[in-house]
Amino acid sequence: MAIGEKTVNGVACGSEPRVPADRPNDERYDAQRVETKWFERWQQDASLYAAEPDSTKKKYYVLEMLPYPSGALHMGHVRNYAIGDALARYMWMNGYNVLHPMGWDSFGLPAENAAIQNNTPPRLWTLRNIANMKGQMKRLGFAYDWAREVTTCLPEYYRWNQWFFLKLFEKGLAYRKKSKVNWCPKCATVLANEQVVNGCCWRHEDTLVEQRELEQWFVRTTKYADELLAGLDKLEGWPEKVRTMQRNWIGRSEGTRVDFKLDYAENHTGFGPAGSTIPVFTTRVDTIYGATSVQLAPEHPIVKDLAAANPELRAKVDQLIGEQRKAREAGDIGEIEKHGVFTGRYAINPFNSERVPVWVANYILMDYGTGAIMSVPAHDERDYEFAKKYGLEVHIVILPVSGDPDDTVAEPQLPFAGHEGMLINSGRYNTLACEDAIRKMSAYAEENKFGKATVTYRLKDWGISRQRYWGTPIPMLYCERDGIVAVPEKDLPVILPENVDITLTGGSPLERVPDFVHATCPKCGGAARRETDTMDTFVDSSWYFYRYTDAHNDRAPFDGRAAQYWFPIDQYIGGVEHAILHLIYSRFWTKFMRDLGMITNDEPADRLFTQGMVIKDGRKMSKNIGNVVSPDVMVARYGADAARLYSLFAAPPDRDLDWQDSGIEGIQRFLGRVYRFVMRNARPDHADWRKPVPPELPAVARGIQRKLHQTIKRVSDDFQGRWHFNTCISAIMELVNVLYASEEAIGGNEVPVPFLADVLRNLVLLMAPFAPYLAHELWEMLGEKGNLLKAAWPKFDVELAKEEELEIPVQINGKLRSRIVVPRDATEAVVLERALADEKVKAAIAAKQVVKKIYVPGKLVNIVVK
RNA sequence: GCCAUCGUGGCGGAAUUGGCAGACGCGCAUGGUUCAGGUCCAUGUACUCGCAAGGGUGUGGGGGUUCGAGUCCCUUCGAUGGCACCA
Repeated sequence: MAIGEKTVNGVACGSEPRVPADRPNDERYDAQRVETKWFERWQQDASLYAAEPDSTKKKYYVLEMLPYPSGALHMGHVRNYAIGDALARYMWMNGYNVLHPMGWDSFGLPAENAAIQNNTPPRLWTLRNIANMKGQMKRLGFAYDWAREVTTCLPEYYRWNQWFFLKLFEKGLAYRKKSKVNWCPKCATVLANEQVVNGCCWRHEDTLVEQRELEQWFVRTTKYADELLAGLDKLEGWPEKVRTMQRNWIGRSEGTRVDFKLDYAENHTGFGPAGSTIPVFTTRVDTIYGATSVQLAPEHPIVKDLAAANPELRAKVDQLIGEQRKAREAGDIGEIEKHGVFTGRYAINPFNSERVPVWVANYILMDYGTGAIMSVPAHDERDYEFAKKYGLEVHIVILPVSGDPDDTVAEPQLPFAGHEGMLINSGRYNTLACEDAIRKMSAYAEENKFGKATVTYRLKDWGISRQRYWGTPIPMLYCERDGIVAVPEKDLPVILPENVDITLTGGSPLERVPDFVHATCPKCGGAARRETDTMDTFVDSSWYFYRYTDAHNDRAPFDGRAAQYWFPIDQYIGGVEHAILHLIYSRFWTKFMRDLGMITNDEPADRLFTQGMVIKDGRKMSKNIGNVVSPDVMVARYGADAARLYSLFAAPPDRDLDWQDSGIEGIQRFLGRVYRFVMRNARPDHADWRKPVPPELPAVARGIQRKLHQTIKRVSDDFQGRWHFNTCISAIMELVNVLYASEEAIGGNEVPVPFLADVLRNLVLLMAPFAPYLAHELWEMLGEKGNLLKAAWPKFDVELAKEEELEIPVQINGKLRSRIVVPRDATEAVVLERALADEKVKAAIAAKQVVKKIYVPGKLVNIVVK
């Protein structure tokens, strides 16, 4: 059946009354019937949402974060995709060339867990889930270009992960090192720093992460630390919250490295190699004359050396290590009770040659800065607390200076950590201001080669090795003769084998697949062992959106020209939980690809929108709590339009949404009201149906017209600006309420048919981004033959939207006392005169004196009396 | 501890720039339609005094700026999220 063939759905057409006797007034909108009909039609046309580069049109790339195929969509997905789909449809209607793709982030642990539990191979389980969820998405009516579908667990995708890895390796951005890594015992694999939340695994909030010493592959994200940070300032289309979170995560800190020489005056063995130094990092080198000790992290290599020769010290250090680890795992390192132990050794402050004791303390972290600090009790809270506890000396070297010249410089209250100060007791730096001193002292340290102005980051390189099966094999070989050897590009992809025994006993499952492990060294032709770890799945999602631009390329990850046309993403939409993980990795990957010459954009997405969570009964929807609402059930009960519309209506999209079953029923009612109104009043066969709207309309029609144009303005403005779709929808509801109130007049002949047609068409167009099924059905009912998807978005006329008369509230001393009605172009004098003539106003100001009269044009009058 | 966001009816929420607080929806109440229930249609619904007309109060609390504050400023309490002995 062609679109438009069946037009009026049984409604009698012509000049007869539009409420036929044989049709009850209360017919329910049968969402299932209508949605099934359009679902089938849309299924038949695969090219409906296809996007191809077209230089004659402005492009718009709208992207929602791709889901993990866990089995079924949840309401969070529906909400995310309803937002993106509304935007995509709105942009189509505004004539843009829209790219709106979807894919599957389909590697990862749940597939392996499912494999263990139900004895289903991960691949089968995953592909089955994808099929189901794709069906759900289609049923929900989301307009994706499925020809560009990306499935990350398929070799045609993950081979490019491997290809990128080779490039990273080539450029020195992928490297292998042995280090302490985060280990989740439940996942039986390593986690990136970003995947550790409060000392626990991001997937298992109750499982403490352990530290293990392992040889791992790392990606040098820190190479771009500065650019990742600086770029945030330019990402004005990103929520400030996300930018702040990334700034915190990168944690750039400017300071100075200063090397304290170990004092060998009294010897020794086991205190590092002779002449060795302890580099410390400080942001306050200006306070260095006040340093009265050096504090080392318990895991500092020098401590290890020293402890090896001193069992007593060793026992104490072990205790400190234990305390620190415990506090870290509990996530309250910030509250750890400070403990320390004197090593018995001294170091030399290079600025004043003072000999200071070297301590080990449990609050010093090995993985930040240099793992050692200089302790300045007078000017640092922590150092002060520690010094008081252990009786270390306190040397004041900064005096606070206020802006007030009469305020003489006084003894500071300790500890004084402020920057507004002047140096004292600091040799040739005395009287300098702090900031000035920092610069001069850093320079001096560098000239004399015992230090340097340095920048330290909290951000660490990204550990990507995972001891799991269901992921991209890392394309590396280990040869006895040649060491670490990359798999040649021509041998990609390294295929992930099937039928692998998956257990969570530790170690990579792939280790137990001899066919996989045994390989040939491409350099010497000898036997080599294949890397059996797989990549973190965040590699997959770091660049997937580029693949959409050229999804079937088998010679490259994507064609640069395709990416050039579509990128950057105009609008990216997803949950805020990815603010750090995915969004920092993918920004890194974009910069890396740019430096490879593959793309020209510096950032992946111009604008980012983070939608709120879906909550029910005050808690996040979750299977564990048992408060999940199934999209399938909602679709079956109320229809896809209702589920989508409700998820947009119940709250502004950036806020959490409190799901209420009764709310979606209200939306169902609203859809029925729209349906019934259009059904009753559409007269596409009427002779005047397609005639132009007359310039002069009767009062009732004019009232409707005004409301219509106000509504178009409100909805359009919101799409352009703040995206409060909840108010867009309530605006449309108001319009429909006005139409209902005027229906009697419409039934009489007070509303000219061409105008009626105009109203109904515009109503349907306004609904189209939010409720596509109903809108398509009604569009057809109105006798429209063209595809609603690309029908022009309605334009509003500011003049037509204006009220002819204004109701102006009149306040007396700021309290509302009356209202007056004035013509919309009434002058201030006229308005004030009428306000003062108003009976209620007169009564209220009778015995008083008018002090002031304020008129805010078009808004209100305030009369001040005393 | 630091930073960010947010506190509005019985509930979800509206008020975009300092200008009518509570749009829209849910719920509830009343009436109509119906044999009845549901559906649908209409009306009402912040609190409070009052039969009513009409008055008073009201956006977490306190203070301030202003003719006028949910909105701006100070302060305080609470919720959520992020960072956290980060040297």
